[in-house]
Amino acid sequence: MDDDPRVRTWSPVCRAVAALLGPYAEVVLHDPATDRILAVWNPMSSRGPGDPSLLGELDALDPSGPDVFGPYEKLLADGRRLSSVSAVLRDAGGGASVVLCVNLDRTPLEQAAAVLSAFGAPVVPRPEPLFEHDWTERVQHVVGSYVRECGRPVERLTRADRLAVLARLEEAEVFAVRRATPVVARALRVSRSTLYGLLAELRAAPNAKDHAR
Amino acid sequence: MDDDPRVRTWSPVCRAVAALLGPYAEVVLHDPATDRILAVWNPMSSRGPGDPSLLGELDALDPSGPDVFGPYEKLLADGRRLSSVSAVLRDAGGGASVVLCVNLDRTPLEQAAAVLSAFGAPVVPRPEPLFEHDWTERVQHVVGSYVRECGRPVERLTRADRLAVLARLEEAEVFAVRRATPVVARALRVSRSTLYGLLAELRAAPNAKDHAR
DNA sequence: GTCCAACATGGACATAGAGTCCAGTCGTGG
DNA sequence: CCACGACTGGACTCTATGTCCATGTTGGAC
Repeated sequence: MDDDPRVRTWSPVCRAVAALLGPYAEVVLHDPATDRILAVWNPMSSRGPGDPSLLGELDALDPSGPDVFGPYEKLLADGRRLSSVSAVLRDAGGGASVVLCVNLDRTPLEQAAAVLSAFGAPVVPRPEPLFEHDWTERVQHVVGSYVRECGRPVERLTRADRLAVLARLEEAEVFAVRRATPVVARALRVSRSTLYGLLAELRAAPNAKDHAR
Repeated sequence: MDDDPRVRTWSPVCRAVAALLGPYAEVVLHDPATDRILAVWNPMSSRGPGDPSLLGELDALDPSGPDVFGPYEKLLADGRRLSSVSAVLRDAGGGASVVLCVNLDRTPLEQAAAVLSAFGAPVVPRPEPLFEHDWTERVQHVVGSYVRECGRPVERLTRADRLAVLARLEEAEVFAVRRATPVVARALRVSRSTLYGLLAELRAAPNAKDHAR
């Protein structure tokens, strides 16, 4: 696919952005027609040319719509947080040609920020980060962002997907809240029984990440 | 006061620290005997030699006590946040000679940290300020600070006092957490029954009494 | 298409935690 | 000494939490 004329057209921009943003930014060119990846610079996820794009939600073909999206947040499987920006690049006729995505890994920045703001700071300060009260929205948000990550609606999540979501929710200690289980079950579109089954599996093998069948 | 022999003794250290920590650190030498300032390097507040020290709380004269305090947080009048460390410097005989305070202005660090972590970040982020998991310490903290406010130990709190504390805990939605009630009861040194009694009274007339928050 | 295994589901069940109630106790003030 | 209000332990009820199982459902192999 490297000989795609659109790649030749846009690759200088992509190389420039990838070079400017250093080793922590991934640049991806998508083909909105086939919904597949055309090319990747600085790959961070293991995706490559030809893989599905999974960005069905941005309606790139509407010439009257906005052409820059984001920045919005993505979560990688290993927990890294990304800031993503997407741009619809058009050909001379105004039709959508390709979609450019820049994914910036924010973890190094955040680590640096943590170092800075921890410098010389009191060891036990933490004065008033009040209690979490809208945990129910939080649940929706965790589920929602996972859905956006893998591009499938809640109903079509696989068992492994649900396990991953549950891992995040448990990490966030959502289940320490009273009456949390029914809410989570409803958010995952799963019965209470299934929820407990998944939770049991999760707690039995907390670090068994891959469930090969 | 510049000719005080103690200033001559310690001033190299102070100059070194002031030079190392750049323009944002103030170094102050106090005389614990007169409770006045001996000398200041990089003054940030408008205090100078001879002004009162205002650090009565650290018991510098106890040779068996600790000799380094902090870092703890101070607030300047203009809102800048400082991290302060104090050290009791002793003479050859082990008696307290001077008290050294280093005040580091954290605002530039925090601004830098904010810049870093805002770089390329989503505009409406609120990503993962995870759930509160040490809510049990939080309970202790609420109770503790109330006790300090009114100067009575936990056991001698009046009924109204306990109602006030409970109001704060309910405000913080502590009771939305599983198994919170026994913890609160223990922290308030009250039986489970009494706790529920107080809670009932509180919920029946939430605004009946005004307690400073 | 059938068969099979893995999974999801609802409901029955068991248990723990959340609240309520009350009779007895304690300390204080009259 | 008594009356009173508040605290207590414990019995009790009810709801939420988890577990278990018999029964559907799905999706892939053949």
